This record gives sequence, C-alpha cells and structure tokens, in this order.
Amino acid sequence: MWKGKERATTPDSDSEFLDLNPIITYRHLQSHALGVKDPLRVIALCDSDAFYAGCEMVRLGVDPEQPLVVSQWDSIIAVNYPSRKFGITRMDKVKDAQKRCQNLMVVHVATYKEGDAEPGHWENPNTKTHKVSLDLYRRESSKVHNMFKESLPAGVELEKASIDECFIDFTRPVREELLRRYPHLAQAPPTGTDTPLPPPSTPIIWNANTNLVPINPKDDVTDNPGGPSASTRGDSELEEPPITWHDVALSIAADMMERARDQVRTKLGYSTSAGIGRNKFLAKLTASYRKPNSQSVLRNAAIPHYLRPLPFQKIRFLGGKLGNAVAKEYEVSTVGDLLAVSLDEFQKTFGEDSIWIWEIIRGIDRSEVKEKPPNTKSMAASKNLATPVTMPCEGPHWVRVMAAELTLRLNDARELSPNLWPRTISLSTRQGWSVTQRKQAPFPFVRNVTIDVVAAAGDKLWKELVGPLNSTKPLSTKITHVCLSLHGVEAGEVNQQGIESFLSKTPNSPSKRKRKVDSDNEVDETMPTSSHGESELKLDIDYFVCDRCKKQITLPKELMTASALDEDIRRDALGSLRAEHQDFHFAQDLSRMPSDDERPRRPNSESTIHPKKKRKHKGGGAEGEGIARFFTKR
DNA sequence: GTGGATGAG
DNA sequence: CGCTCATCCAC
Repeated sequence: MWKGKERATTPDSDSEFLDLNPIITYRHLQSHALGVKDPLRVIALCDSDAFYAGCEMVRLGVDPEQPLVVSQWDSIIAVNYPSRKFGITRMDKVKDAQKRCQNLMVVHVATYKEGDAEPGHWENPNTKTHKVSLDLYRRESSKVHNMFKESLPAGVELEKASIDECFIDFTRPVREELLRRYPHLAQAPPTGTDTPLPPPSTPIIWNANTNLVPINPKDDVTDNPGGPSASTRGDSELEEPPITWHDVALSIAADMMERARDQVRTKLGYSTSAGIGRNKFLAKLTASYRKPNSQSVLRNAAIPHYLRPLPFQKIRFLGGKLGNAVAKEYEVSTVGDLLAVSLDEFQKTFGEDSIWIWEIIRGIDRSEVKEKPPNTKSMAASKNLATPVTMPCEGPHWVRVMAAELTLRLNDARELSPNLWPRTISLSTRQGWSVTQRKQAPFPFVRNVTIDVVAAAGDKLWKELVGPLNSTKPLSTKITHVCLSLHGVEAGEVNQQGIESFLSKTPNSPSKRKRKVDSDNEVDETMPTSSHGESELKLDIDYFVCDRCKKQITLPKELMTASALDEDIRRDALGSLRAEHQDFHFAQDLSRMPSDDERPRRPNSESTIHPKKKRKHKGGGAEGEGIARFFTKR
C-alpha cells in the first residue's frame, strides 16, 4: 500500500541528491586521510565481459568474433557478446541456442570424474559420473587480478569483489596526479587552506575510449549507441554545468583505468568493462552503462538523471526478497519512485538498517574499497545428483569426486599461503527439495593433504550421516544433493615463509649435508628394485612397501629424472611419501572408529602435526616445485 | 555444531 | 525448481 502521501521534495528537482557539487578546498587536496568523505574520491569497478566465455576463448584461441557459449550439462552458463546478438541468454538450453545460431561454438565447462587428478574439458561429460569444476575461472581470475595490481599506479586500493570483478580506489594516485598537472593547487593562497579551489580553467580532455554518462536526459543516447554523442550534437537546449575538480579527478582515473584494462586485454586476452564514479555503488552501476570492452564515467552532475529511471531491483542486495518487499510495499519500481519515500517510512517498515536504502538511491555509499585476503574462508564442492543415491554404499564414490576437487583447490591456495589450514570439514546431503542434513568434524591433522585423507574424512561423515559405507540397504529417502566443504580455511600464525625458509635455511647443498633418516623411514632394502628401467641411475631407494596394506609406494617420475637426482633428495622424498601414507592410514583409522571412541595412536610422532604448531624441519632441500612438494611443508 | 536464508552470477 | 558457490545468522 502506498503510504508516501507527503512528499518532502519536488519530484522534478535534483534536491534529493545531496552534495552533488561539494566545495573543495586546498585543505581537502592536502589531506591524506579523508576516506569516504573525500570530495575528490574516485572509485572504479572493473569486470570482465562474459568472463567464463572469455576464459574458454583464450584457452582455445578462438576468434573474438566467434559466437561462443559455455555450457553446463544442457544449460548455458555464459554467453559471449557475439552470441548475444542472436538473442541467446544465460539460462537458455544448448539446443535452443544452437537453433538461433548455426555457427555457435558450445564449450562444456571442465569436469571431473572419480579418479581424475585434474578437471578436464570433455565434449560430452555425463552428469551421472562427472562434476563440474570452476577451477579454470578461479585461476584466470587471479591472473587478471594480479595484472591489475601490476598495471595500476601505486597507491590504489584494490578489492576483489567476485570472480570477475574488482573495485579500485583511485583517490590517492589521482590526487597526486592532480597536483602534478596543476602545481598551483599545491600552494594555498593567503586566505588559508580552507579557501575553495579556483574552478578548473582548461577543458577536460577525456580519454578517447571513455564514455560519459550524459547529464541531461535529452542527451541520452543509451538506446542509440550509434547516434551522435552529446558533445558533437550541439542541439542540446540544456546547459551543461561547469567542470569541477572532481570531474578532472574522474578523467585522470579514466586514463589510469584504461591503461590497466589495456594490459589485461593485450597480455591476457580478456576484455573488460569499467565504471568510474564517486563511490562503489555508482561505479558498479556505471560499469554497465556500455558493454562490452568499454568504460564509462559518471560525473556527479549526471547522477540524478542516471539514477531516477533505474529499476531499483537492479541494485545490489535489492535484487532479491528485500527488493521485492520494497516494491510491493510502496508499489514502485524505479529509484525515482522510491525517492518519495521518507527515511522515517523506510525505517518504520524495514528497520533501522534500511537507511542504507534511503542513501543508496540518492547515490550515497560510504562503503570502502578494502583489500581482502586472497583466499576464501570456505571451499565447497557440491553436486546435484541427476541419479539420486539410494544406498549408503554409493557415498564413497561421490565423496571421492568432491574430495579430489577440494584437495586440488586447497593445495593450490597453499602455493600462495603455505600455512593455510581448514578448521573443519563438513558433508551435507539433501533429500528431496528442502531437507538437508550436515555433519562436520575437525579437519584431520596431516602433513600433506591428499585426496585419500580428505576422502577418508568425508567417508566418516557420510557414515554418520547416511549409513555404513558398504551398506546396500535402500535408503528411505533418496539423496539428491551432496556437498563436501572446508571451513575456517585460514593461515596458521607461525612459519609464514613455509617451504621457502626451509629451503633457504640449509647452508650447504643438500647432497653434502649429513642427515639421519628415521628408522621408520628407512627403505626396506630387501624388496626388489624398481622397474623404472629408463633411468640409468641407481634406484635402490625409490619405493617402499607399506606394512599395513602391502601397497608399494613408488617415487614419482619427477624424482626419477637425472635433473632431480640426488640420493638424499630421493631418500627424503620417500620419507615424506611414507609419512604421508601413514597419515592416510591414520585418517582412515579415525574414520573407521565410532565417534566417541578413543583416538588411535599415531603411527609415529613426526608423521602428523598440529597445523597451528610450529614444527621443526628435518632434512631435505631441493629446487623446483615438483620436488618441493615432497617435503614437509610446515 | 546444525540448519536455513539470502544472494550472485 | 538450473547449478555452483559464498556468507551470515538463529538456535
């Protein structure tokens, strides 16, 4: 029901939009810590165009004009711009899309199946056996992010907002550039630092690849991109307001943004779109003014016209239930409509916190651009089961598929932060459409996270949640969804250098150092020698046989090659493999044990460690990633 | 610790 | 009821 009978402001004025032309003084220009109150604040949002599709195009080296979509089973999850011309959209079915575009290239997202060490791109993966992996996109995303870090000027704040977006706070480098370009601004006049700056005298030369969101409705060519621009048309009856220093600041940021986007485009092959404005919200909104491969600037003077017609449910966090509730409550759909609702009214209906709605529709956003830790705190691998699980014994299969993905991702993340450790692992299942159950447990304290370890932990949870791993007794309700996840993935507080310090701490070359090998890690010399005949080197310590499972564990090929050859290195690697294998048994013992049972003894005191405790390194030392991973990492 | 809600893309 | 993921909150 519409309650806004008393309008506080006239709908036709811009008076709802506060502070569009703030006074900027010499003091503002000199201050370094104004934060969100800085009248010269400049924020950008840059996102990759149809990112998943872009990744596949780069991977496959396809022509930029080739219509391409990324599929997931029968659905389309990403549509590149050439294929959008055919009216293909995100949730279309592959079959329908192909009907619309003969020439359409359809790439299925990478998938895993049980036993695969890595996800791969298969033409026709089976949803009954495979699980999709978004890994490629995460990796490419971090490449893009790193490229931005490299190519943006010093002093920016960079916040990764999602897999394909980042916010950039240009305020600092822009102010520095402003003072370089206009040195007279550095010196306050006799009237003091609170004197307003003289207006800019020279016209702005806007970056040639930058769009300006028009200030006057008559100049709007949004629906007619090929049409004449406001600046060339010259028939506007409305005057443009004078240039402000904030406009100049925006133009400097536009130059900086363009340079960085160009690097990403030329070095990595990803086209991006950016929006630049006075805060995060406006930057984000402006990024979609023109896409793809473009950037746009929203001057303060353009805010009212840009915001008023906007359907407010397009605003972040208003796209869901809250937005719906607001729309229903006031029977409105655009920002302009909503402006008539007073702050009091909002707060009466939607609570104190709804002040942010009141502010956001007026273009006010105090949120800061803040660098975030590169790693997410949780990692999940989940799948809807096209063929539901009907017996407990089917669990280990899916657990293993999920475990493979999580193991890969965790170890990946550890390349950057070697001390990352998950606090808990959890398994959740869903039966029917709403019932979900979840069990969690401490993540096992093993030195190397392998698929076996994660799967063993997952199996244990499955057993608690569903039933014995070997049971063929039909479940009362089929399981339609499985999700294995890690939580509280954070770096331990010590030993930040990880493997690097370990390697550099060794004063002598590894081959010359004298070390004692644990008797437990001694090689069983009575066993037959390896069959790796291709190496000409003596291979007397390249494997061991596990007492418990009688399995033969052999050094990987990387360590069999001449380049990696050093007896000590192989001995250490074998020791690590043995410890890792024992860790696995330990994890398995745990998983077989009734929950309230006594903990099993660890196979040896060195083979398992507490992630947060410092651990003395022993032995080892080598170069190259392929080898480093066989050594104790913490 | 568990279950649920919300939201993005 | 796409599917996959992340975060937050009540209890």
